[in-house]
Amino acid sequence: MDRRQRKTREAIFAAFIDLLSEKNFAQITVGEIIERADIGRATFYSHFETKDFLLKELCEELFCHIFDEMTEEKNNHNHIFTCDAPDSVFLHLLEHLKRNDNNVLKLLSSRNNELFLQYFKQNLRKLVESRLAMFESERSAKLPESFWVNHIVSTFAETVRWWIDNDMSESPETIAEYFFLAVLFETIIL
Amino acid sequence: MDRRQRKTREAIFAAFIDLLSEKNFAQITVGEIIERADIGRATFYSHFETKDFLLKELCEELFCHIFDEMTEEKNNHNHIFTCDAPDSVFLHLLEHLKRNDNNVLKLLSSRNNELFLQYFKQNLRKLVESRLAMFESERSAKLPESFWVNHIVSTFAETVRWWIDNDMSESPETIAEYFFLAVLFETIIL
DNA sequence: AATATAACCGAACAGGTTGTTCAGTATATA
DNA sequence: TATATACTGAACAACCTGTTCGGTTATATT
Repeated sequence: MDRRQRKTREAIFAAFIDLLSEKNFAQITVGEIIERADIGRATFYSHFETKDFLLKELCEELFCHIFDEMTEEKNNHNHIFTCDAPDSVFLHLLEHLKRNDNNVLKLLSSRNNELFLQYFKQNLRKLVESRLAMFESERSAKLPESFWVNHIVSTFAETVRWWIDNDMSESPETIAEYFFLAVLFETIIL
Repeated sequence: MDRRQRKTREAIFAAFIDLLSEKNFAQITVGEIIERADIGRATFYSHFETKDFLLKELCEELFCHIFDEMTEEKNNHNHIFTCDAPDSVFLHLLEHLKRNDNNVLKLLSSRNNELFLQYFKQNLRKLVESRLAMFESERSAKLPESFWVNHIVSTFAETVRWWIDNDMSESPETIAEYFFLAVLFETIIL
C-alpha cells in the first residue's frame, strides 16, 4: 500500500479516536475529523464512504485483531481451549484485552456509543459459537441455542464493559472470579 | 393541560413511533416528524428542545409507566415481592410487558437504536437495586455491588430483548425457565 | 534521472437539516 | 365577550454532507 495512503488512513483513525474520547460518535462531524487529521475533505471521502464506514472499519481493525490473535493462540496451545473448562476462554480474553490496552478499549465504555459494544459482541459471538459444542445434548432439548449464545455473549460483554468502566483496575483473575460469583449468586436467588 | 397542547404532543409521539418502526432514530428528521404529525415546525420546537429530548421523554413516559405500575402492584400485593424468590420479580416484569404489548416494546429490539435499551436498563436498575437487599451479607464481602447489579440488570434486559426479537412468541413462564436454565448451564461450564 | 501513475489539495458547490424568528390566526378559558 | 395562550407558515442563517474538478505533490517504474 502506498505510504501516503497508509499515513492518511492512520491520521484519520487517530483523529477519530481522539475525538471519540471527547464526544459521542453522533456529535462528531467529518469537518472536525479532517481538520484534526489535517487532510483535505475529498481525501477523507476517497478513503471512507461515510462516517459510519469509518467506524465500522475501525472496529474491524480493532476487534478482529484481538480475536484473530486469540484464535492463533488457540491453534498453538490447543489444550487451553479444548480440554480446560470454557471459563478459561473468558479469562484468556480478559488477559488479552489487558495486554492490548492501547487506550482504545475505552471506546467500549458505557460513556461511549453503543456501537462498539455491538461490534465487540459480534466478534465475541463467533468465538463463543465455535466453542460451545460441549454439553450440547443436555442443553439443546430444553434451551434454544440462540438464547443460550445470546446469554453468554451478553454476560461476557457486560462484564468486560464494567471492567473498562472501572478503569481495568482489577486483575483478569479477579474479574473472572466476580463473574463466577455473580452467576453463583444468581442461581441462589432464582 | 390545554387540549391543543395534549393533542399536538400526542400527534408528535405517534408520528415519531410510527417512523421508528420504519427506520433508525438517527435517520429520522424533524421535517418528517412534523409532516406526519401535521404540525408546524415552530410548534415542534416549542414542545421539544431537540429530537433527543423527544426520545428521552417518550422513553420516560413509556418505561416509567410500566415500572410505576409494577411498584403499585408491589404495594397492593406485597407478598409477591417481599416473600417470594426474586425471580418472581422477573416473571412479573415479563407478564407486565406482555400485557402492555402496545407495539412500542418493539423499540427495544436490537434492530432499533440502543438508546431504548439504555433507558430500559436505567429503570430496571432502580427496580433491582431496591429489591436486592437480601443475601447482602453473603455477597458484599466478595462481590462489589455495582458489578452484581450490573450483572443482574444486563442479563434481565438482554433476555427481554431476545424475547422481543423473537416476537414475544414464548410465554413469560417459558422465558423465565430459559433464563433459569441458562444460568444453571453457566454454573456447569464454569 | 525521467516519466507515468496515483494520491492529495482546496475551493467551491448543491442539497439537505437544524433551530430560530415573527407577524398573523385559531382556540381555550374566565 | 375579552384575554391569554397555542399554533401556523414562511422565511432565515448556520451548519453538515457528499461530490466535483483543475492543479499540485509524492511514489513507483524504467
